[in-house]
Amino acid sequence: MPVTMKMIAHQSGVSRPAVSMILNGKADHLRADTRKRVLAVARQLGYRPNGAALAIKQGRFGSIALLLSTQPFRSELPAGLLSGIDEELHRRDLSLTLARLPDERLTDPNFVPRILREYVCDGLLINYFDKIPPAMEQLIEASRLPKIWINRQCDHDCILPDDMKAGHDAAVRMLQAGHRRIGFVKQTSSTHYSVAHRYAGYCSAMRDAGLAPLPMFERDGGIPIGERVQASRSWLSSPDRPTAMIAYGNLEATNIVFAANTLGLSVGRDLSLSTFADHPCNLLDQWIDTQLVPEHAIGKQAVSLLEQRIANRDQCIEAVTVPFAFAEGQSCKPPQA
Amino acid sequence: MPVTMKMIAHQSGVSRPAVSMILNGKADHLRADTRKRVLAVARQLGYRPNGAALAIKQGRFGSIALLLSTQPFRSELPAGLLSGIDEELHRRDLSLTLARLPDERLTDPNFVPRILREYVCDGLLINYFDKIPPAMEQLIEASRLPKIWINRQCDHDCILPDDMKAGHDAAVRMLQAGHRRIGFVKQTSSTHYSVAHRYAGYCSAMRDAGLAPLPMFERDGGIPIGERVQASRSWLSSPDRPTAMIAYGNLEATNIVFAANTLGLSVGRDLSLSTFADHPCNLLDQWIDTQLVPEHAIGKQAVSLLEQRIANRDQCIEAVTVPFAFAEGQSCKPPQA
DNA sequence: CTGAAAGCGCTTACAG
DNA sequence: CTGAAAGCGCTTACAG
Repeated sequence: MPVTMKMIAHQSGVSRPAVSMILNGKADHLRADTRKRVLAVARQLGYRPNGAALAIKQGRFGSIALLLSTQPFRSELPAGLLSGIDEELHRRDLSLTLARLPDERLTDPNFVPRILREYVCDGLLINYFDKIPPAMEQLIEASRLPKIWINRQCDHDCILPDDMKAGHDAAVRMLQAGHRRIGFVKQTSSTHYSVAHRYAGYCSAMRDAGLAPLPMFERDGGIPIGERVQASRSWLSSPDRPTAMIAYGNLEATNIVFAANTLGLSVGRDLSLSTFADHPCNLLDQWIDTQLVPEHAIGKQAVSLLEQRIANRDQCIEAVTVPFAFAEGQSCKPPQA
Repeated sequence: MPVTMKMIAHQSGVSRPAVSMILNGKADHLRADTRKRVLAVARQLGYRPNGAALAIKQGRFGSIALLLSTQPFRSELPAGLLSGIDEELHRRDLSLTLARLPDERLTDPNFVPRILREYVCDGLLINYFDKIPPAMEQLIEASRLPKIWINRQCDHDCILPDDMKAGHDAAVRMLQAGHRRIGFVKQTSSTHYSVAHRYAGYCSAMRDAGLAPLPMFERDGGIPIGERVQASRSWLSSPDRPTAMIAYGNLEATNIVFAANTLGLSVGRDLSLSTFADHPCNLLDQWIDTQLVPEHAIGKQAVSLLEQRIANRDQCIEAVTVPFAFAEGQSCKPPQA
C-alpha cells in the first residue's frame, strides 16, 4: 500500500490540494510551519508521487518505448545504443520501456503486445532491420504513436549510420597506404543493408582510384560456423590474393586473423586488415583499424528526433545519417614490394 | 490527442460507463445493437485504453523495472537474460522498464532517477554485481518496492547461476578424460564472484580426485589488452604446462586458442580446453566444450520470483541457484601419452 | 436493461 | 492565506 497525498493530508491536518502545492514548491502563500510539517510527514512516510496519476494529468507518460525484434540478427540491443538512448532520456527525465515483438505471433490477430494495445508511452524508437513484417508495420501504424526507425532505411523519420561513407573511408585508407588488390569479406548470413552499403562504399573508392572493385568474398547464405577459418584460408591462399582485406565485421576479422596466422602471414606486414565494429578491435594482441559504428551517437540523436516528433506531431523529419568514427590500429601498412 | 472513452460515448450517444463495459465485454445486459455500434465507433476511431488510468484503478502498473549499472563490466544485459525476462513478462502481459543507474551521480542527493523518485512500476529486477554502492542500496530500499537481485549473492530475494557447480563439472570432465595437470585461467580484470566460484568448484573437483589444484593462471588487476595472447603463450610454454585448461570465459578461451595455435599445439589433441559462456563457443572452426550460463532460465525465473514477491509483499524468498547447461565440443580429449 | 454517482491519485482554477 | 470543487481517463457498485 503505497503512500498517497491523501494520507499525508490526513496525518498533517491539511487539505489534499495544499499537500500537492507544498510538495511541488508552489505554496509560497502557505504558512512556513505548515509547509515544514507537511514536508516532514511526507518524508517520514516515504511519499513518492504516483506516476500514473501524473501521466493522466499531464497528458504525457514521460516514457518512450524501444521496440526490438526477437529474431536473432534481425535486431539487437548494442550496449552503446542503449547507453546513448539512456543518456539522452535521462537528461530529459524520461524513462524507457523495452518491448520485444515476436515476429511469429504478430500475424495472430488476437495477439497484440501491451505496448501497442494500450496507450502507455509517448513515442516509439524502433530498432528493427530491413525486413519488417507487414503485420508489424500495421500494428505500429495503428498505434498512431510518433516514431523513429533506427537502422532502417526510409526517407523520413529514421536514423542510421553512414555505412556507405565508412566503407569508402576504409578502402581509401588502404589505397593511400599503397594497396591495389583490396578485398571485401563477408561471412555472416546477415542480409542487412549495411553489407551492401559498406561494399558499395568500398567499390566507389576503388573506382575513384581507377581500380576495378573485387567481387565480395562471400558465399550465398553465409559461411557456416565451423568452416569460416577454412574459407578465409582458401581466400588467402590464392596466388593473387588481396594484400589488404576489409572485413564486414568482427566475426570476419577474427577469422581472417586466425587464417592468416595459420598461413604464416603476419597481419600488418603481410596482410593489411580493417574492420567495422562498435568498439576498437584487438586480435592476437594487435589493434585492428576499426571504423566505429556510432551506436552511442545514434541512440542520443534518435531520442532527440523522437522528442522533436512528439512535440510536432504532424511534421515528419528527414532521414539522418551519422558518420562513423575511426580507431587506428597497426593493421594497415604499405604492401610488401 | 488520443481517443478516449468520453469521445466514443459522445459519438455513439451512450454513457461513459456503458462504453467501458462494452469494450471490456461486461455488457451482456446491454442491447446487442448498442454494443455493436459502440464497438464500431471504437474501432473506427482507433481507441486504445489509457494505461495510466488503468494503473490507477487497478493499483498495479503492470510493469516491472530492470535496473542496470552504467559501469562497464559491473552489469550488462546479455541477450539471453533479456529474452528470458521478456518471455515470462509477456506471458503475464506485463511490460518492462529499463533503467541504468549512473553510479557517479548516485551520491548526489538532488539526483534520483525517475524510476526511484516516482512510483511507476510494481517491482525491481536488479542486475548489478558484487559491489553495490551504498547510496544505491539506500535509494532502492527507500523505494520500498519488491525486488529480486540477479547475479548477486545474498541470502534471500536473489537468483544466480550455480558457478561453483559449473566449475566443478568442468574440472570433472577433464579428470574423467584422464587429465591431471589442469589449469584455471582468468585474464579479465573482473572481480565478480563468479571468478571465485568457478575456481572454487574446480579446486573441489581436483581435491576430490586427490590432486592439488593449481593456482589460478592470472595476474593482479587482470592482463592488459594487447598482452593477453602473449601471457597465454608463456603459460603454455612451460615444460610442466597443464594438459587441460579451463577458461573463465570466452575472452580467455580465445586467447588460449590463439596462443596454442602459434605454438603449434592443436586444441583437443595437444591441449584440452573448456570454457563458460552464454552460447556454445566456436574458435578456429572448432567447437569448444562450454558450460552454458543459463541466462534465459535466470531471466524467466527472476520474473516469477518477483511476481511472487509482489503478490506476497512481506515474505522473502530464499536464494535460488540455477544449474548451467553443457554444450559438448571436440576440445576435450585424453592427454597425450 | 439503463443511467448517474463515486472513486483511484493527482493538479489547477476558483471561491471565500 | 485557506478550502472546496472540478477535472484527467477509467471502472465499479448502486439506484432506477
